[in-house]
Amino acid sequence: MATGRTHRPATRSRGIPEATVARLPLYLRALTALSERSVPTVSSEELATAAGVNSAKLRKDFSYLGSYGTRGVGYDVEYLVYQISRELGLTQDWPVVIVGIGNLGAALANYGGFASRGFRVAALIDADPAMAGKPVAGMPVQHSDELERIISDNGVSIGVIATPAGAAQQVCERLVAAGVTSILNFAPTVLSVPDGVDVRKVDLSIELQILAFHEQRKAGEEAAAEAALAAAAEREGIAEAAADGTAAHRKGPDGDVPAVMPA
Amino acid sequence: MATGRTHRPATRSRGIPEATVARLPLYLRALTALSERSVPTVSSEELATAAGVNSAKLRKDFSYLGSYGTRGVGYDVEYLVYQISRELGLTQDWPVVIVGIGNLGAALANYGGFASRGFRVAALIDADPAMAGKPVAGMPVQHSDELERIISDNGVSIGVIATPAGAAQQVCERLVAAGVTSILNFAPTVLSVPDGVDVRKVDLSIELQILAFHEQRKAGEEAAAEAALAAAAEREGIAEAAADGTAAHRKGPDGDVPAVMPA
DNA sequence: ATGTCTTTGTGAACGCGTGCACAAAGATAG
DNA sequence: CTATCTTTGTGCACGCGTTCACAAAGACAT
Repeated sequence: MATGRTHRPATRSRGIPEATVARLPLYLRALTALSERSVPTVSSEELATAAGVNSAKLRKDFSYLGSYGTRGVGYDVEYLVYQISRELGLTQDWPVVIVGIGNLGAALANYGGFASRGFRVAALIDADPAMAGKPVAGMPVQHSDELERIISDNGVSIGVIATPAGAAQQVCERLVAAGVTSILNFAPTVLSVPDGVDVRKVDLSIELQILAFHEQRKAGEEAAAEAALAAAAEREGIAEAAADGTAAHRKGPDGDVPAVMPA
Repeated sequence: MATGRTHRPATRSRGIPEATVARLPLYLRALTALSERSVPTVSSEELATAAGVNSAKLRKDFSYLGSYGTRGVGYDVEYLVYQISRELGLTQDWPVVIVGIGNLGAALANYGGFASRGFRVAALIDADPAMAGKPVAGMPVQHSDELERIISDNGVSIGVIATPAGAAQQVCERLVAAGVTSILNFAPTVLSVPDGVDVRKVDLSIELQILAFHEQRKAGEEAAAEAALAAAAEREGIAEAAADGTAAHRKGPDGDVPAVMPA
C-alpha cells in the first residue's frame, strides 16, 4: 500500500517494523476512546479486540516500543496514549498544506480527524484563480503561485495532493523543491520523488477494484459449490470417484471446464 | 491495511496471492494509459516502471494469471487489459451505494474513477431528511429509510460507508442484512461483520500519522547526524574517544541529552 | 536452418510478519 | 511469606511475499 518506489529498502526504522508503525494509529484511536471513558487500564486482549487485531500481535507491537505493561494487570491507558503519541511524533505540531481544493480537497479540509491529532491545516491551495479567496472550512483558498512562500513561511513538511492526476507530478515536484519531505497522494498517479521523500498513496478506485475481485470470487465459489453439488448428485452409483477436492474441478457431464471461471 | 478482522485467514483466492490482487489495478491503470496512446506491446520493464514496481515482481504477478507474454517481445497491451479486467471482475457491472453524503460522500459521488471501471453509483443515501431529494453529482440523495429497498431492487453487493464514526457500525449491519457482501469503509471505526463479508478500510488520518512518524524519524536522524558531526569536531585532540556510535549519544558540553529523542 | 539476441517465466533463497505457546513477572488472597 | 492466578513479553516455527538469477522460448537476421 505504501507508495510508488519510496520507503527505504525494508524500513525497520529504529527497530520498529513498518507493519507495527501502521498499526500504532489504530491502537491510539482505541486508547483515546478508552481514555475518554476514563478507563484506567486495559488488557492486551481487550485493546486488541477494540483495535480489530490479534492480542499476540498487539503485545509484540508494544514490545518494540518498550515494556509499558504490568503483568497481571495490563496497560495504563493514559501512559500508553502518551508513549504512542510520542513515538508517532504527534506531540508536536505538524503544519500541512492541501493542494487541489475540489470536492475531495474540500472534504479533507473539513475532515476533523486531521486537526484532532497534531495536524494543523496551514493552507489550502488551488491553481484555479477563481477559487482564490473563497473560504473553505473557514479558511481562504490561496492561489498556487503562493505555494513556495506558504511552505517556507510555515515550515511545512507534509503535503497533501488532491489534484487531478494530470497535475499531481508537477505539484509534487514543486512541493519537494520547496522543502516538503512527506506526501499523501490522493491523485491516481505514480509519483516519482527523490530519495528521502516519503509518499503514501490513497486510491479510492483501487480499493473498489480489490473488493470487486473478491466479490466476483464469492460469486464464482457459490457457482462452484452448486456445480459440485450437482455433480455429486449425478455421481451416485459411481463409487470409485476420487475422494479429494479435485473432483470439483473435473466435474460436469463432459469436457473439463473449470467451475470457477472460463479460461 | 486491509480491514478490521476480515479477509479469510490467508486468502490465496484461487492461487492468486492477495498482494498480487492489490497490484492488478495498478497495472491496469498503466496499461489503460498505454492503450489510449495506441501502444501495441510493452516489456515487463517498461510496464513495471509505469506502475511503480519492480519488473521481477510484475512478471511473477502475471505468471499467476497465466502466460500472456511473448518472450523477446513483451506483453500485448490490449490483451492484457482484457485479461486483468476479467480477473478483477470489471467486465461486469457493479452497482454501488454510497451511504453518508457529507463532504466526503459528495466527493466520492463526484469521483470519476468509480464510474470509469465497471462501477455504477446506484444510489446516494443519507440519514438527514433535509438532504433527501437534493441533487449531488446529478443524482438525488435518498433517505436511509429506503436503504433496504434500494439494495434489493438494484442487486447491490458493494457498499461505501462515508458516515460519521458513530453511525458506521449500524449502517454496516443494515447493509449486510440487506445483502451487501463487500464494504469500503471511510469511517474511522473498526467494523465487525459476519464471515463472508469483506471490509476494506481507508483512513485518512492514519495515513497522515504514519507520515508523521517517518517525518519525525528523519528529523531525528538529521539531529543525530549533526550531533555526530559536532561530536567529531569536538573530539579532535581527544584521541581515545570511543569509536562507535554511542559517542553521538553522550555528546554535548554537559548533560547527556540523547540526540534522537528524550526517553 | 542456424545462430544471436531479447525478454519472459520460474525455481530457489531469503527476510519479514504472524501466531502459538510458554516462562517470567507481578498482583492478590490467605 | 507462600500459593495461586492473571497477564505480559518473547522465543520459535511457519508461511507469504520479494528478489535474484537463469534457463527456456521465441523473434529476427543471415
